[in-house]
Amino acid sequence: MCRADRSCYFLAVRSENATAGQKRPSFIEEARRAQIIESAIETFAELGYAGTSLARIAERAGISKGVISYHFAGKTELMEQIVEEVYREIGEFVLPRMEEQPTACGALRANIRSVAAYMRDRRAHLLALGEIFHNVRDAEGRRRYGAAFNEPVHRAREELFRRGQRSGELRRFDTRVMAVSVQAAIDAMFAYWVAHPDHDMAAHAEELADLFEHAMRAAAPEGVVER
Amino acid sequence: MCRADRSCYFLAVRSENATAGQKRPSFIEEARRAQIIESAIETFAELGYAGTSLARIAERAGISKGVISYHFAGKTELMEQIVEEVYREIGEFVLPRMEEQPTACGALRANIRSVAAYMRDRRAHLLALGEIFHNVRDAEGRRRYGAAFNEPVHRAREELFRRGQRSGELRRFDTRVMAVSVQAAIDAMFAYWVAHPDHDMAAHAEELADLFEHAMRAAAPEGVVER
Amino acid sequence: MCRADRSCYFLAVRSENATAGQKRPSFIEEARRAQIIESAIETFAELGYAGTSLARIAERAGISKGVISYHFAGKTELMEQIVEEVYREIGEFVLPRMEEQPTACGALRANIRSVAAYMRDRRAHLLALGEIFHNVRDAEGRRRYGAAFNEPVHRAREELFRRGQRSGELRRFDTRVMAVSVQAAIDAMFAYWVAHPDHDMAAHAEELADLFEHAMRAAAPEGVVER
Amino acid sequence: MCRADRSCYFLAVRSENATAGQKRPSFIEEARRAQIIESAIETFAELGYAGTSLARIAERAGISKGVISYHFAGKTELMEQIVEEVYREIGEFVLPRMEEQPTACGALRANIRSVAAYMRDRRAHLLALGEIFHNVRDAEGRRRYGAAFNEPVHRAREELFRRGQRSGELRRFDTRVMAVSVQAAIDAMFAYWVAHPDHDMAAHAEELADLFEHAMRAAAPEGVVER
DNA sequence: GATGAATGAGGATTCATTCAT
DNA sequence: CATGAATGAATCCTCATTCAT
Repeated sequence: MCRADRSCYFLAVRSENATAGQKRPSFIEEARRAQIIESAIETFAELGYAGTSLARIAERAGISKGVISYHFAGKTELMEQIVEEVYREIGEFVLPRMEEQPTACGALRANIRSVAAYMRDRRAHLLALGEIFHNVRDAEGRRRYGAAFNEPVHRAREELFRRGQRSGELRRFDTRVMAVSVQAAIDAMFAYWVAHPDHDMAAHAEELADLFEHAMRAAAPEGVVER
Repeated sequence: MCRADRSCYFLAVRSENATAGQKRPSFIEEARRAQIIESAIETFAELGYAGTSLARIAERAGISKGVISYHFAGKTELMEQIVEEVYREIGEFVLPRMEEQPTACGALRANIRSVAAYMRDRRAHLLALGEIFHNVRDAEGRRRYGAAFNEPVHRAREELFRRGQRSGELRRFDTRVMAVSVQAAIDAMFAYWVAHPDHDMAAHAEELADLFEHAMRAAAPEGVVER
Repeated sequence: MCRADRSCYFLAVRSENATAGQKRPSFIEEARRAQIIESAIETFAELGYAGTSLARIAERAGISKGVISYHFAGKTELMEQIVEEVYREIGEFVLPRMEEQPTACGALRANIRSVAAYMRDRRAHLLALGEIFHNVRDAEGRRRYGAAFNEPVHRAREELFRRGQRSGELRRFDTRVMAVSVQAAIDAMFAYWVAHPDHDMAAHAEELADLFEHAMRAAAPEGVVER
Repeated sequence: MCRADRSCYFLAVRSENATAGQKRPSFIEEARRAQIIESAIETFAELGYAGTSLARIAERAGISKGVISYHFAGKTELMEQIVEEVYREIGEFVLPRMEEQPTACGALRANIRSVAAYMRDRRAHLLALGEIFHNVRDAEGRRRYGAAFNEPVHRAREELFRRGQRSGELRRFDTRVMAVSVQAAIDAMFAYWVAHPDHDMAAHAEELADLFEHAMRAAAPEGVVER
């Protein structure tokens, strides 16, 4: 449960907010921030949210604790930067692979495949994202990365599904439920692989694409062709 | 991601171990423990794992902080009790509803429906379970409620699917992938409802049952009838 | 150092204070107190002062924590009772054996021997006494069982030594220093045995008696016969 | 009793281990640690082991409670540092004064004298050491500074005694018992002085040296046969 | 830019003691 | 008589953050 922590795997229109008008960060500043972000990601992935302190991140990075506070306004900003970074990466990896597919089923399969491929190399990034999404809250206890955060992903998938329904490729179904379920199944694939490192994720991805093709495809008028 | 936190929604053979041989707890003891567990569940649900301290739980329960330490060996035992309690409840609610269904699709639909029904009344319970599953780790940083914990649920679902496949009701597919995905979709339904309280969960549940029926059903030899 | 914790091994004129005028304790009351004292002694001996809580004592005694508070005004009174109990025992064991010796050296040897014998059977008692003597303090941090507490023992030994000096058996020396040193050497014998359970304490006792005989004996005018 | 807490007054070859390879502590770091150690020593000496909390030490040092945790890994490390510090000091003070003595009796007298002299200026140091030795235990309740810790001192004294015996200066006796008793008598001298601040410790030291000279010296060359 | 140092709030836990039953 | 239950203070420790150097 607690499915608020799924990440926007293929749409990454990040805010770009407030970056304009600020001092252009120097090269060394940029490198330090990247180094800290990377160490933080690894720490979140390995030790979990509650086990990740600034001290532990600094230790892994081999720097003084104070440096983090120097480069980031606080733990909160650091986590925001992690989210932004990982989102950007995923979008850059997944979107192009989807866009070259003409059919909805093809696009979804490309989506699942490319996310799976991305996962294999960026285990820590996704784990860290999960920790942050799941746990960060504001002062009143409300989730910082809640439903609104996932909305763009769902919207994009719904649009894809609706196109497929209009073209007759897909049967009638509730696109929102389907979008939510697709995302959940992708997340679960990743989680399962994390728990079972020998699990064949590529095969899982294909199986998942099959699953949703069966679930979404309009019944063939006669002579059903699978896949 | 981090989908290790789905709960065993329909199989709840809890251990019963070590309870024999110990002093039978008194009535008042039992009541206090229940009260504390309830307060803890609410606190986890509302404030999240990181925001939940023994002090906060005690405050919500209107008792002194030390009382919790008196009745529970520590925060760890308290959380274990929460898991046990919620699991038991879910099993008691879901299992009987599944067993009266003859077909695999029927059983799955009953499963999804009854979990959804349970959810409506026990929002906090499931939220708390999610917080605990997601965050509790041992000293070395390993998840306390990891993959092994979900194994029984997956096993039971796989068995259900295999029976359906043998009887010809279901097509051939990877039962493990299907089991993992079903659980993920159920969790996601719940998470979505938490984020959107006005969401029609009963409808979502039916739609989900449809989704997996399409995904699993063997192609009808001729004249397909859906639902 | 911290030699304030030696126990009065052969003089035990306990206060008997305030017992008159109080309710005669019932038999069961007396038994409970004895049981608690015994458990407390064992706990102090095994876990040390800081490791001994009322809870731990109760646990060892197999009774509820509150019982201790019921029978003793508090932890302080319990410890006082332990001191009184152990003191009484030691005195009863050692004093008679000393009194039958005519010479100072003989009496000292009897003293050392009998204390050593007592020790062998009452390891825990002496350990507990040490823990309490060493650690108990009043609210201002002053030792509860300080120098004044040992004074009677020193006095008695000084008297013994002075008699020996007057009779010509012993050489001139500072009786206070000798008394203090004798007590220290006895305590050390015990401590060494505790640390090395295979240590031959009887032999150690004889050696100690020899040591002090050499240290105290007047030089024989001619033809010395030892022992 | 519990004489496991005597300190190694004249042999202090501390481990020096693990100091290499670590970051050289800065000047200010060193100063703070020294200040904290000093405050801790005073607190242990004044309030005893059970009465000494990190809060109390910080209060005495006039610093925030957290500073201690910043400079020391925990209470345990702080106490270990105290032991190391005091040991080092004593060794530096006592050893040179012993080495310039040719005879065993002379060395022992120098030993006793110099320890007494050291004591006069470092009352708190020795008291603190006693508190720590006596009370620190590991998780299973075993003494942390037990018999093994005193072994080097005993060994060194035994060696001294054996040399004296070979040269004919000293009579035959059990060197282990003598070594243990000497240490005990020295500790007791100190303890007595702590309880009676007006006590003439220099005189006590001379008397003690006399005591052990009589106890150890071989009988005069003609006529005397010992034992 | 970077760091070590310091802070103080908040964490879980233990404990002696009190009290109603 | 005995107990289980409750309390609140005190313990050690961790943490995010600030600041002078």
